[in-house]
Amino acid sequence: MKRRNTPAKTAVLNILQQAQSALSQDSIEAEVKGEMDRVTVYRVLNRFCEDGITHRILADDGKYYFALCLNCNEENHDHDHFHFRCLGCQKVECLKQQVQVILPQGYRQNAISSWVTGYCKNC
Amino acid sequence: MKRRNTPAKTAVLNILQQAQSALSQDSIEAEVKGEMDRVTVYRVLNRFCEDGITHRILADDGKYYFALCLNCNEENHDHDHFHFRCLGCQKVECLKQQVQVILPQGYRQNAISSWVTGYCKNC
DNA sequence: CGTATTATTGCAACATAATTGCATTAATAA
DNA sequence: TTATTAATGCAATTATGTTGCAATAATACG
Repeated sequence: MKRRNTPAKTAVLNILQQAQSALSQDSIEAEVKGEMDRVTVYRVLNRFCEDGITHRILADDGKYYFALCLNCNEENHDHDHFHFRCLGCQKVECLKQQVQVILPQGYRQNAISSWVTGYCKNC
Repeated sequence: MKRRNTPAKTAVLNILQQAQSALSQDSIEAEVKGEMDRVTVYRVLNRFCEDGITHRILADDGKYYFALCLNCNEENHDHDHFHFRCLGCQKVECLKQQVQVILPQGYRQNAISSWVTGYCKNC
């Protein structure tokens, strides 16, 4: 299943590149209003994830946010840092700080999802 | 708006007390099948939250989980610990470890939501 | 360039989690 | 015992995301 370059794909990729932060489907949809269907945005984003171009993270508001992969290698997406979601400007960003958790005996760790909500320095 | 004691309220409270872990609406609903409506479960749980009887935490599976408040005081719910969700038995539990995060300059912290998924010692 | 292949799209429908409106029921106070 | 109104059941709605399918269009190839 070879990928094809389409206006929809290009438009969404541009938005992600200019954002420099994680975006939800609905905020992307707002920017491409009229250009493409709601479902297409979801499908383009999910394909980016399959291709290792983006992360997909479920935020503490119950929505998925998508961000370009920067420090990820092909198979290992780097998620073990804190995420910050601003209640003012709605921006989501990755914090430098790694999450460090020690599980009880016999527990095995699969994934980590750590969110801090509040107000960023501009809000 | 004074609260009333109803069979629904009592049943849900009993389930939460026996569980000693956080439960999702659907798992509670499964236990009271036929006794009450789906919506009633939601409403009973939300009222518990309003009254400071339970926490409501959005897990990294996108669903809300409810747990009795233990170390919370009236106004300050204690949420700043890690939560563990077992992919085997679906149980959600609060870990002892507190989440410690240092935000960048000028950022204000409002809430924390930290999840670890994996397998517990029984799974 | 013209044509064939099939990835991509749009639209409608569906899935799931949770909430809301409203008439009815029932817990509490008098 | 009755009045008040919180709580309930049911249907409908909202919100987020996915799936089926026919139509469209990006790419490869002669």
